[in-house]
Amino acid sequence: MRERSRPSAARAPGAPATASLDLVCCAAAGRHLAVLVQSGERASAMMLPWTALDPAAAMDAAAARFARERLGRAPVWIAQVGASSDGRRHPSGAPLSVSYVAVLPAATTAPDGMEWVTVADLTGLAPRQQAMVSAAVTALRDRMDISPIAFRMLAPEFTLSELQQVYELLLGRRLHKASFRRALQGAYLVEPTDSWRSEGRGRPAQLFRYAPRKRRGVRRSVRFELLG
Amino acid sequence: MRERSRPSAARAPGAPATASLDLVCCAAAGRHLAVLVQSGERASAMMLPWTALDPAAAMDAAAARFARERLGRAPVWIAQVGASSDGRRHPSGAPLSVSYVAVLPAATTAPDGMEWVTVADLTGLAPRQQAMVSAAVTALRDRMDISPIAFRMLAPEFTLSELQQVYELLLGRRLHKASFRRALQGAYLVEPTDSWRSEGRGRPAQLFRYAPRKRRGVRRSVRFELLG
DNA sequence: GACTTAAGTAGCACAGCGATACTAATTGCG
DNA sequence: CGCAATTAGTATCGCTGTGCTACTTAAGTC
Repeated sequence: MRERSRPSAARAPGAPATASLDLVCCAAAGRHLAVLVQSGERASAMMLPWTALDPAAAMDAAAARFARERLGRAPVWIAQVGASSDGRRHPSGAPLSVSYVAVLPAATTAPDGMEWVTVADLTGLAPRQQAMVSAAVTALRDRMDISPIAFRMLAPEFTLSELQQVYELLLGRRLHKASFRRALQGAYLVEPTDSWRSEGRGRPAQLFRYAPRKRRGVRRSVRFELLG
Repeated sequence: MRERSRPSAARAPGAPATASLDLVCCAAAGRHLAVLVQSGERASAMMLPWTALDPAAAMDAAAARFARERLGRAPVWIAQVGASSDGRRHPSGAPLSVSYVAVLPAATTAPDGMEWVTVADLTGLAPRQQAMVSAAVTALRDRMDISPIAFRMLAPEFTLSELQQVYELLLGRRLHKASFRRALQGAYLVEPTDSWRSEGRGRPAQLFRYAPRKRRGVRRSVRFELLG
């Protein structure tokens, strides 16, 4: 719990914003998930990239545009996380914020003035932005089953070990190699390329690309396991 | 596509709201899902219950309070769906809306001035509210695996056939009786009561109540089935 | 009493998944 | 070169979960 006065309640660019649009940009960094942050008004203070929300514009498109602007490239996936208000402070001074989660491939370099920080190492964010990061990570985990988020976190050509590592990172749990590959093959989601990559020591790994071929009748079944 | 002038852009109670808080109240109605709507300013126009959003207050608490007010009782479950803006019209005239989905038990009677309408029969809503309903139903489907939403849609004591019917309604798919019960027993989520209910003809059904007893280590595994 | 309706159970076959154990291809080192 | 270490990828076994058919049980209806 850090005590600090709030001299900068109205720091919005131009007019004080009534609502902010915040971005949680995520990428895999080794075995951990990293988020893109920029320096705040104080050197030690970090913050998520944000802008004033124009309520007249289409929000999803505005978020995508803002992401492309700040990153210098379009994210490979983006989705709204939700709205937050309550008493928690936000750098903009805006009482209301809408946050989006964006995904970038693993090796993306941070734009000037920004850096990748592992979620575990993330401190010093304004309370509302800290909550956004938690919600964004949860949203990633919840949606990786229906959107190819894990595949997008890699380069277009990747090894199955890399893909498994991303899944382990998102699920927060180790997976079995054989089972993982069997399930993946059964889903007809990837196709092998002719390339192999030698990663230093060990046998070279074959490269695959994401190429879903099966749109079989998806039958959602009952899941009681996670209840209680 | 209905053409109508918009003479009532500032219809908010008190001051014109900058943002609205909308409620999608859901309940099971037979084999279909119903939503609570109220009459708009015109007799034929329906609308979801909404209020001006107070950005200073905690939003989740405000939504719960508003729901309790309008319904005369607290919903059994409530969660935020998301924020929407863009060009789509909203009865409040507010450029920005945050919507919540609330769940009520099946036999709940509609408060004065409101009525239950099956989602399929839902027409005449403002475009933004129509989108909210779709998003709310999707949110219910997405979260029923981790929150006991289906159980909350029933009275505290229910038969397994009723529970199965709610699952079928939410999943949009018929389930097998024996498999459903086996999975349910395996999850240790319900306990039998001593009561039986005779529903006209046929053998009486035993009543159960929701009483989760197992908090075993939840192991999320890989799911490729819904990708592509 | 025979027929209908709905609740609840039993058993079978198969698919999915975790684990152990194996083979294959490369680097590093003596 | 020869061998250990390391990583990729495969084979097989057994258990569990699930879809299915078929059955029993208990009520109402005629």
